[in-house]
Amino acid sequence: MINIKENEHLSIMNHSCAHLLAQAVKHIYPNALFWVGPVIEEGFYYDIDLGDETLTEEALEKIEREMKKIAKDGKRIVREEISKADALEKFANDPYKVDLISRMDEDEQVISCYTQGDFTDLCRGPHLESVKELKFFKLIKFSGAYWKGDAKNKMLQRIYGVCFENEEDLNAHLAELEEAKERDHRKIGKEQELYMNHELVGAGMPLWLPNGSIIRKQLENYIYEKEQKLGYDHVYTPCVGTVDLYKTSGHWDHYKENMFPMMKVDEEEFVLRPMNCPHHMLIFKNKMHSYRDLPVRIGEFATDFRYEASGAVKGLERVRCMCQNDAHLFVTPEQIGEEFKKVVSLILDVYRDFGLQNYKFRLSLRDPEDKEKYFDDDQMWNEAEAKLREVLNELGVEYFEAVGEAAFYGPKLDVEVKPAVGPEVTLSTCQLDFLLPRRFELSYINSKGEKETPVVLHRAIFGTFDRFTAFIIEETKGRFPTWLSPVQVKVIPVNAEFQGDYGKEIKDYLAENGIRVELDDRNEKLGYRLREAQTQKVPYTLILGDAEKENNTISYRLHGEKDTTTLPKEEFLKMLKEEIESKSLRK
RNA sequence: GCCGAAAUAGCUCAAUUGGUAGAGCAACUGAUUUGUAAUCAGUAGGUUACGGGUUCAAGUCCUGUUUUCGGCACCA
Repeated sequence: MINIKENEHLSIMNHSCAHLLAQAVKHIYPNALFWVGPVIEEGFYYDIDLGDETLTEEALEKIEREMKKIAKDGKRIVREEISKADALEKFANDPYKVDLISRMDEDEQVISCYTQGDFTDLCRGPHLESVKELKFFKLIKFSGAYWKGDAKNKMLQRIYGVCFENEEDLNAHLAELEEAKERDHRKIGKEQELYMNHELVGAGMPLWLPNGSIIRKQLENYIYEKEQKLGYDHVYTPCVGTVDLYKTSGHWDHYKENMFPMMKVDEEEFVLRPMNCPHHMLIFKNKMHSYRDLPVRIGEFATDFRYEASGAVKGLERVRCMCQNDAHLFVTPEQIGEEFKKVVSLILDVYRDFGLQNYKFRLSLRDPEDKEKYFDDDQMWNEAEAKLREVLNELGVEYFEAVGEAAFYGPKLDVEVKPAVGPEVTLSTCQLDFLLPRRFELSYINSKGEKETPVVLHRAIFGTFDRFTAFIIEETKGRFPTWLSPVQVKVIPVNAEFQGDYGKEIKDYLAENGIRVELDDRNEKLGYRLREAQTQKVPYTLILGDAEKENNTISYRLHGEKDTTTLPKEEFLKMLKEEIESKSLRK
């Protein structure tokens, strides 16, 4: 997908198109007031106050027609510079413009306006020469959006659109949007029976169906093995904790709003846990630790519950019940860098195994101005942030910094990915924590025989199994590598009557050797059964006729390919097993 | 949570201004016995998400709830 914001000409074009949109809206809704209309990666939008009016699909079409009309008329776009005082006077009746102008820098005394025909908008520019250059655009969608992005403010109407230089690019873009819907994990999840939801179970509470459960189990086994080799100790802990546990950790004060409400049993107060840190802190505290034991790495596939806003839940990506691929690493201050490095290396290793390339590392730092949101210890923050940067540079990892995105208790490194539909989400995370060990009064004995407080690294490589599965579905478009495929082999005898027994024999042979195999000996034509195997995206389809039966061979066809290969069954099994064990990616 | 939209058979969708809820696929039964993406015929399948209201009459209009979708906000 073309990133419009990064292409200078397209960027200018889309910005001018945003103005064209505003002009058209003004023609149809004379009382409309305009906030801002920036260019974004996928095009542009404009935030508009329409008073009591609400938009509809029809209104959007009408606006688009009006835009075409204005563009065809072909007025020039004229820049004019006026003083701040003049601007305030000119836009005196527009509270949004007054707000914008009055918040501009003191030294910015000249303000630019752009006029096209009967419409003038405050704007830094630059713009196209004329609106007649705008020919290939489309309004995509509309929605509400809070003024200044603050939920305490009034909600404006936001219209999204996109503009290109020619029809081909526009059509290609629209086709890509359609294609994205096709690989949406919610669509594939339903088609391939990976998971379901039910309103009686509740929003954001997915039920993993047998097919999805196979994938999840494979992911669990995969990461468990990796973590074992890296010295992690896996544990099981309860999904509930007392309120006091979360008061001790501090989550009760900072996170209560996002937890399911407290439940009272007799006189005790419990909550469903939203994270596992407190439990793992107590496991660390269960015995004395020497500096020689550290790092201690406690891992768990832990089910957590978070009361996500109703408007936020989405498929397997944003849920209220999730399973974290969680671990807490207890380290000495000196070990922070080395251990952080190991985590980042593990992330890179895993992403390589899955062939993932479209992700970004985000180093989330505190906003030093915001004393409310962040644990107050300047030295701790500065040292920790410097340490993380140092390791990332050492590893040569590309990353960007996000001020104000850190957790309350420390800086973190997140991996951001873009789902088929919707904004970016965090997959992997590694967070530094100086606070929780203190709150739980954790200690280890250092080399001088003194008690010292360890530092904790929270980390989740897959993030949650739910979200990672969603992402893998979209990355593979439902064509999972063989090791993850719910069904790895489909056996189809040409004729059930003549080769049915042979089909059963082959199926049993593969199943006994640990292959996930299904036999389709229904009384249907070969083409019909083959088609179904293809639409289900089964990696290997075996076709067994008289020739195969006589020679004790199998003929296989790879998903998406037309030709078949004939092999003795032992050779096929050997090949398949190698592919599965090496976790090969699909070509 | 907020601004909008939507919910009809297992799935994908129809159903003029309010006037007998249909189709394709899937399922089931039978015929057909198949060599690389859909064989034919028949059968069954619904309190139109759930509650309340308006009306002679509601899938359709009003209203509450739930869920879903597009965004926004949130994401210790």
